[in-house]
Amino acid sequence: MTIPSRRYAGHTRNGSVLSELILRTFRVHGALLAAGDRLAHPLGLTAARWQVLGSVAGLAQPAPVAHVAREMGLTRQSVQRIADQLVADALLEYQDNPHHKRAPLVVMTARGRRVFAGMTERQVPWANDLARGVPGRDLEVAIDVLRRVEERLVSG
Amino acid sequence: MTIPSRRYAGHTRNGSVLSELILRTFRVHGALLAAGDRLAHPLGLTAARWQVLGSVAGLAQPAPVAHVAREMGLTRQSVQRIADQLVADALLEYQDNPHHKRAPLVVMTARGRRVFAGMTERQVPWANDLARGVPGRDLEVAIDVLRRVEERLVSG
DNA sequence: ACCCATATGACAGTATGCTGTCAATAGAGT
DNA sequence: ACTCTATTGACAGCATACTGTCATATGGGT
Repeated sequence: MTIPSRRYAGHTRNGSVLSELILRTFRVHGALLAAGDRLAHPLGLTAARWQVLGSVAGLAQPAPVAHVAREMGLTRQSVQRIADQLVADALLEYQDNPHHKRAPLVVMTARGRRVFAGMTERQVPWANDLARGVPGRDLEVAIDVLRRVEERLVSG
Repeated sequence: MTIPSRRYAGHTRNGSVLSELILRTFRVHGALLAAGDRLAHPLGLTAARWQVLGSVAGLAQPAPVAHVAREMGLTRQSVQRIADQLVADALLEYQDNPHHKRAPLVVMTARGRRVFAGMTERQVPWANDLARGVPGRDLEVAIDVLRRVEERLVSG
């Protein structure tokens, strides 16, 4: 299974390789989404709900939905929709925000913490297995490249 | 803008770093989609239509939609929908498949080739600029890591 | 010839993300 | 106090990809 090269006249060497990286990123994203859904399904979650739950779990302080969205690199609206569903499922709840009447703070419920802990139990061996044999240094390089690319995309 | 670490007890070092890579991949995917739409919009395309157009352009032989979908790592249905739109816009066309009555072959029209060439003209300097200053070796490593991850995800 | 697994397209429904727009809120500057 | 801007949530609409299901077509094995 190879990807068409996407190397056109005018591409620098780096520009050409970056174009390949882009196509690969799209494919991996799709595969990750599917894998995440498989992993989350037994606990009644989807990949998207799990991601939002995880972002809230990782908050140092309770924050409004828009803040969580920024952290995830998504729009307010997308995260709001998922957060509302998680609140309906009693995995998250909204708390009054003393600093802003219309922007309640999102926090985990006890049930949310339990479910998320269950997800983590499933994710840990899965991630360990997926990463086995890949040089840690290469993983670090890949993260760094993606971070740089994202930074340029968002700023420019 | 940092991402919560996602390093849990039980994660191997690699498993932990891989989890970071996953989150980063999601963010970059979103940023790439937005950038692709910006790039494609002046020529009346979306990122998705451009990708399908490019996949067809890269075919060694005319092929059915399902074949293009496999190549892209997407479902038949998703690509079928986009391909139908591109045919309606006269950028692609369906040819009778002598080997299968119900599975026509997708091919570029002259107009499709012109538009895709125009997209390439726009993409080349954009990609060169995005890749500038990133070590080519790091880009290669990132591609290789993602390819390995995708392979494991799809096969397992 | 027949049967069955596979491939393909068609159709319906769902999940996720986006943009655009509006009103309410908060905070900074005057 | 007043105004201006940024932030936030609410609501509507759209684009993209998914799953599930069906009918049709192909090709291999019997």
